[in-house]
Amino acid sequence: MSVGHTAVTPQAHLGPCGDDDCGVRDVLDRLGDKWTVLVIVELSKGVRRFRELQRAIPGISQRMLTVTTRRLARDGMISRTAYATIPPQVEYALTDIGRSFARAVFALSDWSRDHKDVIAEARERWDARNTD
Amino acid sequence: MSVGHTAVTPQAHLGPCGDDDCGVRDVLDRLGDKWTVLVIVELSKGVRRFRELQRAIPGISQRMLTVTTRRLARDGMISRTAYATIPPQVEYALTDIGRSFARAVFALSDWSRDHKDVIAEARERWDARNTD
DNA sequence: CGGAATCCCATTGGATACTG
DNA sequence: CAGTATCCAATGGGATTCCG
Repeated sequence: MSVGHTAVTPQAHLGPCGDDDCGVRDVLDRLGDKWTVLVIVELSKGVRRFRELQRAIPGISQRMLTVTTRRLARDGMISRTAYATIPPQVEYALTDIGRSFARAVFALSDWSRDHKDVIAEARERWDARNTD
Repeated sequence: MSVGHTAVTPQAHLGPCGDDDCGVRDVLDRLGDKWTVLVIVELSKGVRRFRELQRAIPGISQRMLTVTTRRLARDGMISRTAYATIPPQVEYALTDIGRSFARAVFALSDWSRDHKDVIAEARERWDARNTD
């Protein structure tokens, strides 16, 4: 039935991109980053300081928080506001495009949450069938 | 959809997950893979054989196509049907959950396409401000 | 054709120490 | 507090060779 109603009409989305995925990889690479999504999630709750972010995201190192926030700031997803106080104070917040991105991320995490059980079962079946 | 309101109500999405992101990372890691999305996109156009996939995805190595298809098959996203002919013939196709996943991926790629210019400009401004 | 196995290198990210 | 700098281990993925 030629995929019938199950067609996803990909041409309308990625069709014209031959090789470089039309720059979509830039965004997808961020999603693949270990901490980016967690930072986005935390900042979607409101403005956060560096240490607040670190405490809110268990396991993230100082270095990776710096790297992650800088990448997001570079892409315009978050703003970074430094106050010349003592001790220093830096506030991070989602920008408009960052909030838009957050909604897209949440849509995907919703999908993941809704299907993670099915995926886990598929993996178990696959691993059971393949006893290596 | 307005961007006016700040809150994205993240608690409803990832709220209860303290540390492990509720298994959402499993899905996000696939998106971070270099080739997974391209394989999904190609298979959303219809059933494909191994070589067809490879020809349709310029730059992918035999090894990475094998690795990528196996991971997707393990997660139940695609089916793998081998015919004991000579020469061998293996057909890959999206499953129902794979098509569902493809739709989620397309939603994200739509977002990327719609915002890649804004992101690119943000990067240029950031790089110009930071001349190192 | 459709892989599997091996080698190898580049990137990611963790741990730790130091600084304005 | 909010980083920067350095070292190091793990992973991802390319190139190549072999195999049923």
